[in-house]
Amino acid sequence: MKVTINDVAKLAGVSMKTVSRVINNEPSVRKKTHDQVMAAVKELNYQPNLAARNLAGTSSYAIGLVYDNPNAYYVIDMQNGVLSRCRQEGYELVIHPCSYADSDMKTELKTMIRRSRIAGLVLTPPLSEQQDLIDELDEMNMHYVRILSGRGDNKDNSACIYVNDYAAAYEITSHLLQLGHKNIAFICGDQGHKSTTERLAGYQQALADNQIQASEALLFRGDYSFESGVKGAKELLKNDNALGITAVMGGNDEIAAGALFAARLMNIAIPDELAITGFEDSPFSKQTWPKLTTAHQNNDEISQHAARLLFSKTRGARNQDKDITRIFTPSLVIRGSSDAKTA
Amino acid sequence: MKVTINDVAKLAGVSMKTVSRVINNEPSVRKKTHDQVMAAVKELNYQPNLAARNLAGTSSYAIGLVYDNPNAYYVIDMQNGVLSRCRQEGYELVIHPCSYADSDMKTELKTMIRRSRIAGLVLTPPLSEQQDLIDELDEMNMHYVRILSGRGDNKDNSACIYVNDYAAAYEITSHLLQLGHKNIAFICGDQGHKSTTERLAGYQQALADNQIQASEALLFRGDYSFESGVKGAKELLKNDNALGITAVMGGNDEIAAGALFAARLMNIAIPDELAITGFEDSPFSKQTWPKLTTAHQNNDEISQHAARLLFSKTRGARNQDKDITRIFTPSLVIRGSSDAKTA
DNA sequence: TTTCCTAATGATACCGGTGTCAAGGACGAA
DNA sequence: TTCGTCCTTGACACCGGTATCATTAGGAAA
Repeated sequence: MKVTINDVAKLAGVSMKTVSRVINNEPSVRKKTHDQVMAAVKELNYQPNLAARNLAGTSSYAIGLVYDNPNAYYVIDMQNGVLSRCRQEGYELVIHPCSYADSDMKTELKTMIRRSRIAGLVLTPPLSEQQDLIDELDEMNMHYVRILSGRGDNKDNSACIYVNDYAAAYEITSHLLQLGHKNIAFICGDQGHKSTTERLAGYQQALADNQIQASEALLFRGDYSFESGVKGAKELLKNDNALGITAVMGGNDEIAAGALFAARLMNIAIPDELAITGFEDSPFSKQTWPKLTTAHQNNDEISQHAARLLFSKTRGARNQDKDITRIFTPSLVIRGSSDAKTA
Repeated sequence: MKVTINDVAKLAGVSMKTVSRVINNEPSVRKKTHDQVMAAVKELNYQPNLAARNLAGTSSYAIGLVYDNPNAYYVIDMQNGVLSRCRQEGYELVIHPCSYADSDMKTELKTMIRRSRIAGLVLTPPLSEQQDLIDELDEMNMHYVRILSGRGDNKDNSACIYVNDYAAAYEITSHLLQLGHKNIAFICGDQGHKSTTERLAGYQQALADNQIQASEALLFRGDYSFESGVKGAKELLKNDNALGITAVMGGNDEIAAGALFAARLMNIAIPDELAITGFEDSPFSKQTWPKLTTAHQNNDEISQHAARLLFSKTRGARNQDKDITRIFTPSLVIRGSSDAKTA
């Protein structure tokens, strides 16, 4: 039933240590021996026991994915990307949803790391921005890779993967400007989040580059929720749109969907009377009416890259230093909520 | 840094085996000893090493969650529910997304079970309905708990948790009938899925109980997607609604959202000219316009129950046989897509 | 108090790998 | 051929727990 390293060793006519060498790709194994062992592995369909490896080895074969993100689509994307690399490399994935607001979140995380002998962590936003968490991990000498909103602006040389929300917001804003919009409002996501700051900054810079004065009145500071989008749009467009707003940018797709909802309540035609845009290209952004113009980020590639980077760290990197950061820029997806021609 | 069972034993002044007994709640440990050990555990903040336990023990401390479901919300709910029980019981969760259509899916699953020494599996629909998979697991003598659409109709006495889609569909249909609808169409989900059959059956029974002849013309057989909802609604309502349909039930919320979308395209007012209902109460069903009437299923409770049931099996059940099945019935949630008063 | 039985505890092998270090073998140089 | 060196390989301890079985201690009965 279950095949151990000894079975393989016996069949291949070598010692178990040699089998161990082969499956770990260690050097100084003669090719002939290597082939014999591999043949035996294949014949017996041998799978190394993870528990044994984790117990015996200095480093473990498990990494953790930590998130505190209400967006199910995003989380699933991250999981699947990381998981696919894990399967390739023979690692196990331990998922760790948590709540940063929770007082004992860090204790929980430590417990999980100890119990499962975690070799490294992939941290997703907004958790990846919490400096106190990072400090703690550094103190524990824990490997980690962060996925962050930003432009490669991190001072330390830790492993980061950036999502350039700034550039994407700039692009969305430019798109609206090109359509002739001048009075563009923005509904922000959670105040604490880096993505909020970045997206806002991109929006403001695009306005500035087009000689348009950004106005605080056109800003609604909410959070990344549908309800916030509804509330923000109602507020911004109140008094029969006294501010003369012709476009609303949502901090993410939820917000945009909320704004769409509010516009519907107020009998405002989209996109004719008002353009609305989102961010992230969640699946439901194609299911609204009209479909949402948004920025698409390649979560699968991002998460796979994160995992790869982490593996190179845990395995004791040699010359991977150069590849330590990378910036992904979400790309503009134009749909009917901003441009009637694409509806 | 890392605390082992020996450290605890030394501090408590007992042998490591006694510590092992205490943390596993084995009988025949004197209360005084028990307290001493627990004190030491607490003082050192001891965490048993999972890898060691898995390696040494006969049963392991890891269970798997297997799913082939495109609905991110559903999957996350399942994960979180199972995970919360796992944390309580000191188990590890190995997630296993897969694709049943994939030819080597079963091999992959087996590999994962062997590698991670999985003690048991939680199977979610539609995977949980695949008899060949079940047979294979039985053959391997693997513990599992299935979450299934059904009414407790399983012949064998394996552990099942049923979601009574039949009753829920019956309730939705009754709701529409009460509102005066007589010509109610139904857009089915994937043909292969049990939930499709069950929901359809509930719908048909409700019609029959109200002396309404179910008509094949009012049925659209699609799949559980937004696009299918769009297509189904267009087909059913074609020729200026020649069939005189006044309500459309969607097999799930995606389909309903698609139907909503199509109605919008055709300039049909919801719910005044046409009522639409969904199924599952996904988060986005509150974000459509109007909000969707649907059936809410308590996924958190379902998944937690599944995990609990599985643990009782893997631990070598004594008298848990009675608790082996349980039926959850989703509850009707009335919103604006069927009833203008609630908009 | 002694005897006996059972409950409580400990000694030790073992799970399936990895790490260390020493031994064996191949091969070029002397 | 002989030696030295480096490349291959294997023996064995060990990771941190659990399982088994022997041993000890405690309490009831004699």
